[in-house]
Amino acid sequence: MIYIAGMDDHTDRTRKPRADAVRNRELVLEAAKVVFNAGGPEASLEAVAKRAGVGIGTLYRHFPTREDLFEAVYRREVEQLSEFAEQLKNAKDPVDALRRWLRSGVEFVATKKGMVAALALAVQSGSELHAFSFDRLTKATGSLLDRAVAAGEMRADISPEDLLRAFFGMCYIHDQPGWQSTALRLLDVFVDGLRVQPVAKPKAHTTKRAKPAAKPKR
Amino acid sequence: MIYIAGMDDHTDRTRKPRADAVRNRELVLEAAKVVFNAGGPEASLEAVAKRAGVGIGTLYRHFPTREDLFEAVYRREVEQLSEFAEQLKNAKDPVDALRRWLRSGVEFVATKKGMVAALALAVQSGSELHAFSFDRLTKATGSLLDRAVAAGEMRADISPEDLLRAFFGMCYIHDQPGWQSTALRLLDVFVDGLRVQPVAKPKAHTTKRAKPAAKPKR
DNA sequence: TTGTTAAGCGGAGGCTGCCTCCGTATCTTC
DNA sequence: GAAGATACGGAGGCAGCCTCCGCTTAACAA
Repeated sequence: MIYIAGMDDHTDRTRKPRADAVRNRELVLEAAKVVFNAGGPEASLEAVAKRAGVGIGTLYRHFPTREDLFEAVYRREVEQLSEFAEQLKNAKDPVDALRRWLRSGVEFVATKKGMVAALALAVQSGSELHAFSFDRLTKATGSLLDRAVAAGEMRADISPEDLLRAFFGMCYIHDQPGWQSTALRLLDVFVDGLRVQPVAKPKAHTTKRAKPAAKPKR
Repeated sequence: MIYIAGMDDHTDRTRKPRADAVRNRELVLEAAKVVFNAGGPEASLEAVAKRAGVGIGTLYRHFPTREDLFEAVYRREVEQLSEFAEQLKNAKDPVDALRRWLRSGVEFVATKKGMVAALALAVQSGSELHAFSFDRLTKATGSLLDRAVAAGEMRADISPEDLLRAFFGMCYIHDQPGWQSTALRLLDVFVDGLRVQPVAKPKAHTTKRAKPAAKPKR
């Protein structure tokens, strides 16, 4: 078989992916979304496979680990969330923009029961697979945070990662009756804390600030 | 059998608990502490039983659920933590006292790998069993918080429960390389946010404050 | 079309952990 | 020492995880 230069349709001489494989992947994803949103992140993978109408083996071939499946299911949602940040970049008040973004995050979490676990995955432990979500969210947060810092309204020693973790932490209590209002309240406090303090504090706090959050190598 | 008033040794006419039962309970607790601290809260209960040198049935009789065991294991630690709060009540600067308490909490979590799960249990979901830990911690937090509020240094619309949840949330990312410094930084920001803002904000934020955290009925 | 072959399918089966149940052993009490 | 209450332990049933491999099917070439 001769490779024809310039033939850029599918640049590599690889077989087209099988139609059934593509279809099944989609079926699994759809089923997983339903099952995870209903039963939480602990839900049985066999249940997902059954709902999708595929064998358990098929599920595992497409998504070798539970986390893979998770990431795939919530990728779209994460993307949505970061797009909202994009929009907010044009808001007048940068602090308010950040605040609003965080608040919208709470709402997001509220509607998707599995979302917290997805965020956990994105924010937590430096495994490989969650890279996408983590990057997206970090960038989204960063763009809002940076603006506020540049405007001189916020302290500069909190990294986007830090903020993300704080956000996540505050949403983590998401299976209590009134968790939403709690989370919103806590986030407000946090954002207030992020503001550059208008006057010197009465007592200089010597709790030494950590050096500006070392960016994770990546 | 005649009940003798004033005989206050064991006030009720019940059998003395069996010696082996008492011993086994202790063995299980000790084993659980080791296993949980090493393997995290997911660790196998059968492993605990094996380590304790008792049958799995014995373990379950003493601690019908995993949570029961958890609570028992970390009860002492929780107590210690709240005692520290007690000491701090005499500190001069109430804001600083609170800050220090939270920070010490981070250290605590750092040394006990299972501690976060224990806190989660205490802070999360209103099941029955965690009442003790939750109460202890709420009171500890409350006493410090109240003092700061009374001194006019902190806003009054955050309940001890809220604060506890925030603390927990920030510790939740406890399996990352640098999580400790992150958590400390985040807590500092949060405490700053809690302070009564010295001057009116440049732009009145209309994000309406939730009504002063309704105390959970209990 | 048809044949070839890589890719994908599915579920049996091995494994681990959860939890219950009950015959047996041990301790307390008298 | 005997009786009776209490606790012990682990077999066994169940569920979920994940792997492995014989069978099926879609893509491609001719």
